[in-house]
Amino acid sequence: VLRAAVGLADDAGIAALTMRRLAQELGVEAMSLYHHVADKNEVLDGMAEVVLSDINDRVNQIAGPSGDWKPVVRRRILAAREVLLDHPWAPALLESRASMSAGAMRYFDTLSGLLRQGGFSADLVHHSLHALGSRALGFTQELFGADSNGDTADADESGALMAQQMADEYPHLTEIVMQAMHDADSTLGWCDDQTEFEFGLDLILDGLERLRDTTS
Amino acid sequence: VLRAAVGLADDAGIAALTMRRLAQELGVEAMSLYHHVADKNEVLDGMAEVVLSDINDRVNQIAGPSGDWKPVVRRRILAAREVLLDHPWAPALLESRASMSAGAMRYFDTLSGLLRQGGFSADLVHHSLHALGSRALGFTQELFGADSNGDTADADESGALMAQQMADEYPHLTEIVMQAMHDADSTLGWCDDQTEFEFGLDLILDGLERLRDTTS
DNA sequence: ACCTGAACACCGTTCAAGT
DNA sequence: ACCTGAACACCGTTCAAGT
Repeated sequence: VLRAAVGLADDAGIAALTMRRLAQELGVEAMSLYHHVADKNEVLDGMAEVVLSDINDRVNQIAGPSGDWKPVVRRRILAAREVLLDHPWAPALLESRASMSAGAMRYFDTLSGLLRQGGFSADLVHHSLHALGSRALGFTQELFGADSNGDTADADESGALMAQQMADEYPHLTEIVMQAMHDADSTLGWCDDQTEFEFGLDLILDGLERLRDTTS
Repeated sequence: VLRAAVGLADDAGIAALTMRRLAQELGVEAMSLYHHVADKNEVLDGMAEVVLSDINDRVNQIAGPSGDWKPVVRRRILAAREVLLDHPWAPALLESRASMSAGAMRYFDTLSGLLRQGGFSADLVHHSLHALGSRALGFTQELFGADSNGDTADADESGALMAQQMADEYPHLTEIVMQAMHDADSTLGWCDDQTEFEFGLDLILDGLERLRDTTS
């Protein structure tokens, strides 16, 4: 069902993805799609999940712990990029989906695990995810922007349960969140975008300066 | 005329920017906008230019040559970001406009000049623009993607004239293009996106590794 | 339970007609 | 030269009606 939408967007562009056209592509002759999905938004959400699941599948084929974090992380990100190159509409779509989906959580969680294993502090992993930004998933990430799933009322009721589930499913992301909450001065600037932007900017500027000096 | 479109997009979001609504906002009671602009696309192009011109104005207020390139470049980029934060729709719009506009050329040309002045080789400046990517103008740049202005036939006829104009208006960008064309092995990978992506990725990974080692 | 067609409120855009 | 209203071909979505 969703695969057809992905294929149509690949072939004709995301602008040509219309409910009528999608129905036509599926043989079914009209807008009876609304018996399978609630919204066009739900279709777009599903497409994002399809791409993320492709990325996760592709990326998990990368060779296991070779002892050195950098080549593994590097190859994973390049593999993710390869998948995204097949779906030019995907980065913009992923960015537009309000907050992080399960697929994105899984992606960033394993990536965080590799960095932790490579000797990064939880705080540095946090900064790293921001700094990688568009290079990690092809779009400028606003990590942990809003609450990720469920409305706030729901989150309040089953808060404890969800926290446990989250800790089980995404151990490394949970660690980062915990770390940031425990950290006193980090609470104010909790995922402060300005801070993260400057962190990434300085990382690049410092790196460029070093390249200039070693090359000349 | 275009300022109204920018204001409307700021207030109600880019999705609410419709020709009918824009006309209503302008007092004029109907779609007589088509006597002032050809397309909605032309409106969007104009809005991009307005934002870019704001950015250039804002950024050129940054203190002149203080001898050190890094704080100047840093402050310029942060200033550009401030303007973009006022227009959340702008990054996506700038990215969607096919290729580089005059405003973007001017922005990148002065930025290139500052880096050259800071001792960067033309080639390293080129890489730097790619590496800065979304941090330079809020979106993932595909620099020099297609021919920037005019169709190909036009470019062939007045090629020499345009080259001279370009050299006058954007001296630093011209230098980078010349450098890349003279460079033998650079011709094959001329703005090869894969190469540039890996350059930026390695820059970040190396920087993170260094941070990990200095902090622990 | 699933599909359908007509209909509604919206788009961008065109075009003949007004001043 | 500028504005206007009706109209066209398209959206996403609803809803009463079919099997």
